[in-house]
Amino acid sequence: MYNVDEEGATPQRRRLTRAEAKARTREQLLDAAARAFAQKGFAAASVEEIAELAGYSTGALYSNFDGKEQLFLELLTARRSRGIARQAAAVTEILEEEAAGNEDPFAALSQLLVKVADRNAEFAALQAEFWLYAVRNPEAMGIVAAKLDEQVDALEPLTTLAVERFGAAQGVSPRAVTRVILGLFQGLVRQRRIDPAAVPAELLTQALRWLFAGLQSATTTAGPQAQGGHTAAPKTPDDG
Amino acid sequence: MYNVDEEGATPQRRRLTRAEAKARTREQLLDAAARAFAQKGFAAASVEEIAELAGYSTGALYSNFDGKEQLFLELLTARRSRGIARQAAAVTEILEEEAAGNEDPFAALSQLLVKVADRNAEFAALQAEFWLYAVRNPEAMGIVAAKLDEQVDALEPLTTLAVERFGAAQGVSPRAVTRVILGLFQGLVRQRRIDPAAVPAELLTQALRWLFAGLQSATTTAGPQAQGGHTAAPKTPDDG
DNA sequence: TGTACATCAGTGAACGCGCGTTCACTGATGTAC
DNA sequence: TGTACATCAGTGAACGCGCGTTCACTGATGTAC
Repeated sequence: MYNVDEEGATPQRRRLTRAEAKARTREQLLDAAARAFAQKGFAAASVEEIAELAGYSTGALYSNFDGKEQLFLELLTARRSRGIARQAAAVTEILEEEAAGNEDPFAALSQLLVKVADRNAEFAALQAEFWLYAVRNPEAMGIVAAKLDEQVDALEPLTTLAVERFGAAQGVSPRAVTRVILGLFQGLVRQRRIDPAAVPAELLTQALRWLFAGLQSATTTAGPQAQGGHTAAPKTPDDG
Repeated sequence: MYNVDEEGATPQRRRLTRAEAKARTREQLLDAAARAFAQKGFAAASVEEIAELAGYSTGALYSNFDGKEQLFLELLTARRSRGIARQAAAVTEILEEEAAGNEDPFAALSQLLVKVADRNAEFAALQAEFWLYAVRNPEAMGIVAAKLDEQVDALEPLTTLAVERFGAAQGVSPRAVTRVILGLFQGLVRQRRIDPAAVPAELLTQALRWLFAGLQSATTTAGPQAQGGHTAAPKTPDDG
């Protein structure tokens, strides 16, 4: 569309400047590293393999990164995961569909998330690698925690809306609900990858329904202030 | 206590027979391997390290196993995870406490599970290693799926009891609820390891309460037969 | 615009190290008489 | 019970291979005039 002059203000077409070319190489190496680490794991994936996957030699890798570990850490810190972007996209999509009002939002949301999770199988593996790295290298925990927070941030708007629409007890914090939903999905999606038949998409839908039904009716337990009180209800009157 | 004759029928004290000694070595190597694989990962843990951790040389390892990978697979197949045994113990403990009737079973269960999860940090790491191995080596998926089933089996009795006691809609399958609870806990415990402050034990308790409250009231959605129907309820009468 | 030099992104062979695996050996346990 | 031999669980040095990292080099891009 745009046909820029010789000194183009938008540096997208034409020859790349040296810095741009280097940045492009960096990105390609990061892409390749993400794939390789997901497919083989941090320790088992070799730098030669990564470089080759990106279409470069190992030297190019060392020209752009301090080494294998720093490459991994760059993936961990610098890169906003695509998965999160996709989740955000999923969120808005669901918001729209639900605004239309003619679909079951729980089924739509869970099936979309399952579809996304099934499609890019590598994402979950890479995330597991990150988790293991953090567990084994406590100095990196903060970074992984921040990444987790990003995911919660991405999902929280949807939770807030759902809570508003379907109702919830007074003391219920949307962020807490979001964390629970995220945990629930992460756990079930992992199970699903191992045994798809045992964890159908409907199970996630079902779980969401249970949860939101519970949010409405579980008002009895905790008031807006105290969180840890114990209930009196479960006592059965006369017991054998 | 027992002071057996020279030909003891119970081969526990005294000198070990050759086969017994070998079995003992095998177990020690498996223990060491579990620790090493959990702490460093399958690829990064070395056989020398494992052997040394068990108090043997690498030759002993190769005298008992075909190699590093077979050792890992042995861990995956033969060993009933201690974590499962602990979970089962936790289950019965909760059953008893709940039978006494003077405690909040949700809080007791979740706090106990969190305590167990926090204590043996290695278990979750090893499980993540297993999961990654299965994802990368599909021929091992069945084994990991079976291991997962074991965990569901161990938790199902408690779920069944809880469903009976707190009530649930007709179509609710205890096994489905168990899978959801397991997924929920696995997901949240993983989050908790990364960011303990963000995932307090009370959040798990809360999640359990929501879920069981939902099980009681979410009857409307699915009858005992159809599972995938879409609800009419969420429509708000007049909307801006 | 054209030429001469400087820069530096990427090459790829080389290095050394740590790993998984092997194997000749050892000495304690098992067996035969 | 005692002796002579067989077995075999565990040893530890040795091997070769693949890995992460280095570095002298190349040729395309950038700069100065």
